[in-house]
Amino acid sequence: MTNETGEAVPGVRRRMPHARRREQLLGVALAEFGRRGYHLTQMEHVAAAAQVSKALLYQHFTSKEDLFVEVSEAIVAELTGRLNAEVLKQQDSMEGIRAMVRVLFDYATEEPDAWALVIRHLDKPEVGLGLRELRERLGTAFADLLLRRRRADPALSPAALAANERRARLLVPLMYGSMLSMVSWWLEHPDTARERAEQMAVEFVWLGLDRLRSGERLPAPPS
Amino acid sequence: MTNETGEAVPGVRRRMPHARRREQLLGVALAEFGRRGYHLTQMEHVAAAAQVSKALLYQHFTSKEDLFVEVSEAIVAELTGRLNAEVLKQQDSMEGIRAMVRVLFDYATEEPDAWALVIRHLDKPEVGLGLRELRERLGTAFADLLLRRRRADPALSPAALAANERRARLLVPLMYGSMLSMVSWWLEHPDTARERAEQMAVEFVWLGLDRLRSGERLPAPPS
DNA sequence: CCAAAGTAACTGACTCGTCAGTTACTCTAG
DNA sequence: CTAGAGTAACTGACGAGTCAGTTACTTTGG
Repeated sequence: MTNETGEAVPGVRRRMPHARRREQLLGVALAEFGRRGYHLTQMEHVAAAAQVSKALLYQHFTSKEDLFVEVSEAIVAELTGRLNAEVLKQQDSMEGIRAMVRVLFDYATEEPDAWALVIRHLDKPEVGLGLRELRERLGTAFADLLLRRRRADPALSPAALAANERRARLLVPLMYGSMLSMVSWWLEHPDTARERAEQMAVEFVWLGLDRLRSGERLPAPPS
Repeated sequence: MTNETGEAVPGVRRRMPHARRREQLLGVALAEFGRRGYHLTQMEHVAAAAQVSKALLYQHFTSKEDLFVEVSEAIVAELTGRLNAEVLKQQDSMEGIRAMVRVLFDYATEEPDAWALVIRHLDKPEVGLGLRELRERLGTAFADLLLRRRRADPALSPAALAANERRARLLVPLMYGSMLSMVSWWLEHPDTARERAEQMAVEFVWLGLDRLRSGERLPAPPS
């Protein structure tokens, strides 16, 4: 039953070396926490899902919270890693946004449990608080992306740049929130084509960026 | 200590008529659930905060979940009520969005505990599931707002209208997510002027609506 | 080559604190 | 003087964390 390793032999072979077991437990815990959320997940659930006793779990992790934190940190590391790798190598801002959206959709598709865990616990300081970090990092990654070129522009006066920074800071939660919301929405509506959702998100967010760039006032309300 | 009713007398006066006590308990429970979240809130916390015994709580509400559901439903009713009242009376779409944003900022400011409760439990089907309803209602309110005028436009072909409906459906999570995210962000950054945050949200969302209206493609990436 | 000694993986059955919900009673306002 | 507002003290179940032991694997002296 060990789906992590390749051994699909049904009624046999249990014992694993420490490291491999640990990996398996982390994977199983991720799935459980993602599905049920921190509070509704019991250590016995995790143990049962790994076909292992609860006591063994406690030989690998000192507490439930410890386990959760470890799982979260792995997710944060993975996601920020992907974002840094994919987004920062883009030259153009538009491409940067496209890459960001793509990474998020990819991750949500490939690791739905991890995504569920992140979404569920993002706004809850109660446990671990490692997830808030992710939000901050996403936010700064955004802001950097928005401001990179302008910061490097010597023609821009310091005052103008400062104004831009302020606007960017306000833009971040808007873009950030819309992207996360879109990904979650898309996951719950599998009938919607991914490209449509993705494209829509890119366009939507890009408008905001464009808005920052041009800095013009809005056209008067048409009615 | 009864902040709900006006009686601020410290060490005295207890007995209340049933209905008033119930209201007080609902208010206190709202605050507790909002602050700590469902799972970390104990019935004793609520009772203590109301300066009342736990048993009394159970004379008014049959279970913890019941209490939570009742609190949630009051919030949902209040918020959707405000939105319907304020948003639907606006003629212009831009004004509709402005009203929507204003209502959300108002509510979050006036009832921070209720807002925290909503935000915390919005993505958690585990308890009550009445909060998902709010998201749906907000979503449809949005879509209706976006499409009202176009639906009424006889010059629009059915096919074009259908295309619009599809686009609108995709736009909803983006706008919805950005607005909620912005409000929450602003609550955590009290140094930021509300008007700035609010205005930014309105502009951001309106661009998306405008995008729907015109339906044009994006300008080519500038770099 | 292979027993016996050694060790790391693993478990069943517990403890102990916590918390939703109850019971049997007291008090006070009308 | 009584109905119903209120409470202190209790219970039962659940769930995190522990421990004394068992089982599978590895090593080593003969």
